[in-house]
Amino acid sequence: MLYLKKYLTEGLIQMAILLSLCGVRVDMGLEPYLAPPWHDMILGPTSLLTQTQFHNLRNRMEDGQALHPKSVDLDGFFTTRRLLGLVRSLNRLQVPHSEVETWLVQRDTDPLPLGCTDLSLERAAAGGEREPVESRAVVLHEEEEEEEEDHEEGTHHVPIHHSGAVEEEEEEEEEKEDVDDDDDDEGHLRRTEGRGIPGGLYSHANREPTQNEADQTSSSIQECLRLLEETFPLTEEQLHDVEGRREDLAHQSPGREPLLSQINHHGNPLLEMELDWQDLLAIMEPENTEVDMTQHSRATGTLQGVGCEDLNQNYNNHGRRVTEADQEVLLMDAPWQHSLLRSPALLALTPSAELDDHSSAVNTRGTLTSSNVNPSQGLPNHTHLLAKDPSEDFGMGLNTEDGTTTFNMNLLTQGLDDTIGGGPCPSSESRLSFDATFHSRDLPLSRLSPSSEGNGMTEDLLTSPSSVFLVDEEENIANEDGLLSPLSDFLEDAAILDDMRLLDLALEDGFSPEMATRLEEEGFLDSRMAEQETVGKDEDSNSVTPATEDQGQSTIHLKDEEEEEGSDSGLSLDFSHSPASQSASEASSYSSSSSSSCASAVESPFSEEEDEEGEEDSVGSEMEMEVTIKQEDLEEEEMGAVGGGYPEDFKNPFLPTFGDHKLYNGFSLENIGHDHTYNQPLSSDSSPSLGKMPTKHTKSSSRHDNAKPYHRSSSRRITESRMWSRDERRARVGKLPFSNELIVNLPVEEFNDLLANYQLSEEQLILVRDIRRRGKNKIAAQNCRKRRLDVLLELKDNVSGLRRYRSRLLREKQEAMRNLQEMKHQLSTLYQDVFSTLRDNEGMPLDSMEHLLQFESNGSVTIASRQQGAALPRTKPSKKQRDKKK
DNA sequence: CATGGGTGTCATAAA
DNA sequence: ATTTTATGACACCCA
Repeated sequence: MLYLKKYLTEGLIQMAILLSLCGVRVDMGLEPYLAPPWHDMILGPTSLLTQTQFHNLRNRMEDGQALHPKSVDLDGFFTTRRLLGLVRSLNRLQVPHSEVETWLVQRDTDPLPLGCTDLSLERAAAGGEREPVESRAVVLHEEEEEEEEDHEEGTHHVPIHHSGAVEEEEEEEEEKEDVDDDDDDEGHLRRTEGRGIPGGLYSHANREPTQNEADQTSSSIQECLRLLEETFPLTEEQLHDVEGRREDLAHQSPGREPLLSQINHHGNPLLEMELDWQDLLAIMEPENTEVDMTQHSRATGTLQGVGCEDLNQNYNNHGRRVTEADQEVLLMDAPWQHSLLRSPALLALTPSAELDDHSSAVNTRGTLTSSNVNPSQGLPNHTHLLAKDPSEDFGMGLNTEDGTTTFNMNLLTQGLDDTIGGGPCPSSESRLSFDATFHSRDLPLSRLSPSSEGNGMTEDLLTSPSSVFLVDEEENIANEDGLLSPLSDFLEDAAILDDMRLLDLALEDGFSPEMATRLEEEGFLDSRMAEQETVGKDEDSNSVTPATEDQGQSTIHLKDEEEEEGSDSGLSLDFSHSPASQSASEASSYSSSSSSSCASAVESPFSEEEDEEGEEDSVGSEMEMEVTIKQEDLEEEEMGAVGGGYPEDFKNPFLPTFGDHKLYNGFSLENIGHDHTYNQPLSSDSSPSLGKMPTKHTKSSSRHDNAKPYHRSSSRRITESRMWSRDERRARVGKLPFSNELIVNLPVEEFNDLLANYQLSEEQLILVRDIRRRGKNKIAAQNCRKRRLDVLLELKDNVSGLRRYRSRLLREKQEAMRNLQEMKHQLSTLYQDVFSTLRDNEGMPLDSMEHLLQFESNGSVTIASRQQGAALPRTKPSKKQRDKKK
C-alpha cells in the first residue's frame, strides 16, 4: 500500500506537472509500471520503487489478473491522457499511438522478441500514429495547400507491414521469444485495457486498431473540415476534389490490406514506401547518428550510458542468440540486405502478405541474385536480417570493443550513404548496407529489442523510437511529427530504457559460470536460463545499438554497479533467486533512474535538438548527475568489495562448528555469485564451498544471497567502518560463533538451524536477532534510498522531457495557427474572387462580406445572406460552379 | 561552526 | 504469528 500511495502521490505530482505543461500525457513514466508482465516477470519492477509491488504484480499475474494493481491508481493518468488527446487535436488528428503500438506489438510480439521489431516497429508505431492521421490530413492539406508531403506516411506504412511480416517470421524462428512475446502481448493488452483503449484493438489483433485510429482521425479531420467550412465555407470544387482524392487513393491500393488501404492513399505503395523510407533515412539517419554520437559522448557514465548499456546489452543478447552461423548468414544475406537498402522499406516494411511480392520485386531489380531472394526465404532472411543485424553489429561491437562506436558510426554513415546515394560498396556493402538498414533501425532496434522482451516496454520502446524519429522529422519536416510524438514517448522511453537496463544489468551481472553452475544445481537454472536468454537477447540488442566507447565503459561500470547493487536490489523477493533477476531487479530500481536518464538521453538528443529551451543542458546535467551517482556507487561497491573482507574470524568459527556447511558455503557462494567483482576477496574464502552449497537454497536463501552481495558490496566500506564493525563488535562481545553475514543473510530456516546448532544464551539469541534485524534493515534502507534517488532522477527526466514536449507542442501549435491563418487568407481570397464574378438579380456585384456561399448536398451552390442566413435566389449558380471547378 | 549528504538504526506498517 | 520489506524519522559522521 505504501508504494501505491507513493506512486499515487508521484503520479499526482506528475499529473500536476503535466497539466501545468498543457495537458501532456501523464502516464508516461507510470506506464511501465502498469502492465509489464513479461518485463516484471523477468526483470523485476521497472522502477526502483517497488520490489514488493513487483512481487505483488507477479503474484497477481500468476493469479491471472490481467490488470496491474497500480492501474487503478493510474486512472487519473488515463484521464490526463484523454486531455492530451484534446491537446493533440489542436494541430492534428490524433491517433492514439498507444493503440497502434499495442496493435503492432501484438503482431510483432508474437513472433519477434527483440531485434526483429526494428525500425519497422518503430516506424510502425510512429507511422501507425501518423499514418491514418496524415493520410487524411494530407487530403486536407492538399485541399488547402498541399503543404505536407507524404514521406512519413509511406515510411510509416511500410514499417507497419514490415513489422507484421517480421513478427510472423520470427515466430517461426524463435519459440522462447514467443513466450516472452506473449507475455509482452499480455502486458500490452493489459496496458491498453488500463488505458481504456477499446478492447477491440487487441482482441482483433492487427487491423482493428488502425481502423479505429483511422476512424478517429477521419472523424477528427472531418470535424476540422466542418469547422473550417463553417467558418469559411468551401467551394464545391474543393469538396469534390477532396473526396475524389480520397476515393482515388482508396482505389489505388485495392488489393492491399485494409490497413494499407487506410493508410496508403497514394499511388504505388512500394515506390512510395521506398521513397518515404529513403526520405526518412535521409532525414533520420543523420540525426540518428548525431543522436548516437551524442549518446555515446554522454554515455561515459551518464544515464545515457546506462540506457545505452541496456540497449547495447539487448543487442548483445541478440548477438548471443544469433550464432556466428547466423552472422554468416547475415553476411550471405548482405546482398539481399543491400537490396533492402535500395528498397529498404520493402523488406522491412512490407506486410507479410506482400512481402513475397516485394522480395520478388527486389529480385527483379537484379541487385539480389542470392538464394536469399526466394520469396519463401525472403521472409526468413528478412527475419534473419532483423534478428541478425543486431547480432552482427553486436558482434562487431563485441569483437572490437573500442571500435564499437566507430563501427557503428561507419555503419550508420555508410548505411546512410548507401541508402541515400544508393552507391553500393561491393565487399563491405552487404554489411554496410545491412548496417545502414539496421542502423536506420538502430534506434528502433534498441527500443524494439526491449519491446520484444515484452510488456509495456515494447510500447514504450515503440513510442520512444517513434518519438525520436518524429522529433527528427519534426525538425526537418515542419509539422509532420506533430503531436504524435507525445510525452509518453519520452516517459515511455525512459521506462523502456529502464527495463532495458534491468535486463542488461541482469544479463551482465548475471551469470558467471559459477552462477550458472549453482543455479543448475539449485534447480533455478531453468528460470534463470530463461532469464539469461532474455537478458542475453537484450544485451545483444543493446550491443547492436551503437555503443560508443564511453557507453561501453559506462556499461561496464554499470555492470559493476549492478552486480554490486544487484546484490542489494537482489533482495527483491521473487527474482532474487537468479542472480540475473536480482541484478535485474536492482538494475531496474537502480537503473530506473539511469534508464530514465537514458531515455531522456535518447530523447534528449533529438528532443533537445528540437527543443531549444536549453532543456538539453538541464537534461545533460541530469544525465551527468546520474552518471556521477552511478560511478560513485560503483566506486563504493568496488571499494567495499576490495576492502570489505569480512572478518575471517566470523567465517572460520562458523565453518567448523556449523553442522551444515551448506549454509555457510552456500551463503558465501551466493554472495560471490552476486558480487563477482567486489566479492572476490570473499569469494576466495567461499569459493571452495561452491560445489557444496547449492543443494539447499530456496528462494528465501536466494533472496538472502542477493541481499548479501549488495549488502557487502555497498555496505562494506560502511560495514567495516561502522555497521559491521558495530555489530561485529557486538557479536564479538556476545561471543557469537558465526559471522554477522550469516546471521543477516541466511534464510530463516537456515538461520534457525544455525541457531539450533549452537547453544546460545538468551542474550546471544537476542543479539543475533538484533544483528539480523539491523543488517536487513540496513540493506533495506540502502535500497530504499537508492530507489528514492532513482525516482527523483526519473521524475526530473520526465519533467525535462515534458518540457521539451510542451515546447514542441507550442511550436506546432504556432505553426498550425499560421497554417490556419494562411488558409483563412486563401479562403477569403477565393471568396473575393468568386464574389467578384457574381451579380445579384439587379446585376450588381455581391459583397462577400454580406453574403455566404452555401453548398447544397446536390452539388448546387447558393448565395445566402450572412445577416439573414436566408438563401438568396442564386443568380448564377452554374457560373459559380464553373468558377469553382476552375 | 553551520550545512548538506551519506549512513545506520529504530519504529511502524504492510505483505 | 512470524519474518521480511519498505519507509519515515532521527542521530551520527564527514567533508
